[in-house]
Amino acid sequence: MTRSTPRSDAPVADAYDPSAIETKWQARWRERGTNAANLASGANPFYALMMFPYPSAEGLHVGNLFAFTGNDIYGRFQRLRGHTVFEPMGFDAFGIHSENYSLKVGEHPMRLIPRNVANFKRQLQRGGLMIDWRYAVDTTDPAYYKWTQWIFVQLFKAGLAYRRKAAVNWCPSCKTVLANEQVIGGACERCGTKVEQRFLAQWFFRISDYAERLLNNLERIDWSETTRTAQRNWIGRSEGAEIRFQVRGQKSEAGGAAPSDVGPATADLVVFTTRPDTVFGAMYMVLAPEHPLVEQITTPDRRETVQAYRDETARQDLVARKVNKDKTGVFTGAYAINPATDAEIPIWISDYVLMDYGTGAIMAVPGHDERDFEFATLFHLPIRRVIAPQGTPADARLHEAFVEDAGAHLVNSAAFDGMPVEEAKRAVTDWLAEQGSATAVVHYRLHDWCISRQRYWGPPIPVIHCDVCGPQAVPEADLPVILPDIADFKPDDSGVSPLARHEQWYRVPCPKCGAPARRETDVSDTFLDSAWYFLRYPSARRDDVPFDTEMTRRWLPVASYIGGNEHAVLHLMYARFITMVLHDLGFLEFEEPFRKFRAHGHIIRDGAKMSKTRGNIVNPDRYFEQWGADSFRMYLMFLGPFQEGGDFRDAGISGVRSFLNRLWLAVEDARDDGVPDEEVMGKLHRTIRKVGEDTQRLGYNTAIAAMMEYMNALRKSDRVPHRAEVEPLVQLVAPYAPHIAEELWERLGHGRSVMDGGWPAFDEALAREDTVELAIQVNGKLRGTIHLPRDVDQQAALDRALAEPQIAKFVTGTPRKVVFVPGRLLNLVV
RNA sequence: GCGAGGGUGGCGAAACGGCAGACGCGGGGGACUUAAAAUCCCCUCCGGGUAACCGGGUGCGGGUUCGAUUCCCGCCCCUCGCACCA
Repeated sequence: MTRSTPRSDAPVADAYDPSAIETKWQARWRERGTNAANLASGANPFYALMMFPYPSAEGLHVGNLFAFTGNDIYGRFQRLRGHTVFEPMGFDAFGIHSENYSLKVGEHPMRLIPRNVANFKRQLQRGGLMIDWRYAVDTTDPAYYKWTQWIFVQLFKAGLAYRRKAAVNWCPSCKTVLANEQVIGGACERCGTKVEQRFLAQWFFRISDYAERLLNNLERIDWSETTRTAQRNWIGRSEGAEIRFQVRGQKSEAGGAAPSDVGPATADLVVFTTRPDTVFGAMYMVLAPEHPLVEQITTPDRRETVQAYRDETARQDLVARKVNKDKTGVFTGAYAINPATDAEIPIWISDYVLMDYGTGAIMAVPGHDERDFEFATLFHLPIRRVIAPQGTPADARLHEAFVEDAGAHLVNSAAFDGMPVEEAKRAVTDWLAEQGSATAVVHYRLHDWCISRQRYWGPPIPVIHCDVCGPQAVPEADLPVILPDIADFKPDDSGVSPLARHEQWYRVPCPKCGAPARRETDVSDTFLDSAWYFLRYPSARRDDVPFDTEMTRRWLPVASYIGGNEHAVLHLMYARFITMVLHDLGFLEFEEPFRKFRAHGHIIRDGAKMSKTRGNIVNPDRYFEQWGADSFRMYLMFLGPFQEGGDFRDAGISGVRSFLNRLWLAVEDARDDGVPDEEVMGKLHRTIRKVGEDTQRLGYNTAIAAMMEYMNALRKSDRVPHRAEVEPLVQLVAPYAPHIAEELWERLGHGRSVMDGGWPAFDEALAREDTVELAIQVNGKLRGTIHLPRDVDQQAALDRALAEPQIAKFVTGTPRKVVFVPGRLLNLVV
């Protein structure tokens, strides 16, 4: 194409001016409701959901925009393919981030958040996202959290919410409870003070009751494999056995040897193990320091030492206890009886045994567990081999724990000697079970979900505590429990929420008996807000129900969910759990909320995730300004694979910009008369196919490359392009660069939005190439290429190849073997 | 330690087991211009050769195959999760 010398008789094309056309089209979309989906009756519904953002004061950064653009392209593509696409947006605005920021700048979150939200909305609109703003949600809006509280009430009524004491991280300097993420290396992330443990009564949801279903359903949902794996690991299913050990001199359930007077409860120690086959090697026992039986079994002479160790452990924060360090522990003075060997084995306590996994107690098998081996070596406890690989003598000394089980068998294990490990796991359990000392069980790593936050900026937990009736759910008619607008929302050293300082707020009558009672003053976890927002969007304009039955049936489960993999376990697990519960309670017809989930990659900067603390946040505003939203969107998608992300640099943005510029010129130049070029049309249809396939699998970078390639081909043909050669390209570009696509579509004479013009039809016949370029190899080495008719057979290809001197010179005599891949290559083995 | 994902030109990256490096950036040369910008054209993995061409090349070492960036085995390195889970 001879663009450098425009024909003098052609009208001078006005140049591509992104800022002018983007302003124009964003206004048009608003006026004409282009982005508004007909939720009630639109055909072929497609719910394109994106994880909603936390509206930070810094505004949207390019990492957010990268993710949102990826979702927008997918949503727009589905719309062009004939779906009614619903692409909503909302704000996850409650939580500790907002609260801490408010404390820092000294402005109340109720004033701060709306400003941040407005800024986000401005930026999202500037980015050209196809958001239907009529259905926006804000988790801090009482009209929203009314239903968050309603969900709590449903769980409470169903017995799935309960209260118990649990450890929290406490910063003695900030006088506040910290989330685990706020504890860095055992110290408070803000002031650096060493964090302590405190025990507070908190609300929990029984998510562990759903562990098996949450695990099994993973098999049948279309999610990124990495996300499913993360969930599987988080649920952490372990099959094993609980084994009961009697304590010498203590009353026992199994032995029945206890005195008849009113003694202490039985002091049998129950352990969980995944290796019941190693019970003959259990040489000692270890309890978590907090284990309730420690006090009862400790002998008088050891009491002081044991208490000192327990006190020291309690002073440590939850995070410090979990880092690898040298083993510590003390002997309780008590002995247990190994039910397999009848041997008396010492009982120790150590912080390497965790109270919140299994039963908080273990049988230590130093020969076959690395931690137990390390502990036994340190405290000079006996180590015995009970598992040996083929060919190893039973008395071979262990220099480290032998933990492999494949191909190994039992030794020093009485009647079980010689039995393979896998078989022995069951056989030993059965044998112990007959004596009443073991049960086969399954344990999960997944813990119940603690939803209490001793903070201000969240929805109050809708409970009223009555001394007579106990905790009562706030009646549904009284919801929402409004979060009061108080000035002193800073946490103090009372260990309870700032709301507990507001008597006029928390003093209420008991909803059951009318006696003076007290509101719960904790607020709920932000993750509860986000565990159901996708249910709310389609019904966001209804204030009488959390989600409308008809709308929900039409739009859910979500057709496509895109978000960051940092939410692979928490948010995505909680959302599945809440959906499952609402299904069980009869509110929803489905139990899995997201049909399809894809994790997007992350835009990093200088090798690190963008964050304010690192000071590497890139604000998209100046790129919108300088290059236009279309170029910037396309550039972000061109950086690398959407599901992998990449390092942000602005080098290279000029490449996509000049592509759009060329597209603009090609459309301006296009002629209506004459016929399109056959070869160009072939290339066009191959491009239509590739862009469609790539966009469908979120392969945006290669889809863009294909469009560029087509543009290059168009220019190479060195003619004024025909309208039929460029018009479909405008449609292919539309999901990626919607503003320029709208403008060009209009200039091509269309009255309606390009978003309603459909996806260009793909014609297989046109796409097919008549000749193919066949690679000719000799012994696997490329020696030349020849052009041949598409359907050439092996013999003809061989004859043609051997007729080429460049190829023939490498072939001496008759080839021993010929490999022919039609349309691709011919390999001669000589 | 466990799990997942990666390692390909100067850079971002492509490649149903079949021509490695598409597409883009950067770089070099040229056209247009009084000049610059913009735009356009050509070249650009490494080594050798004026050239046609030859040889080498996808983290390292093996294997399968007519043929391996791709599949298998064993290592090394990076990123991200989880991390004393019994």
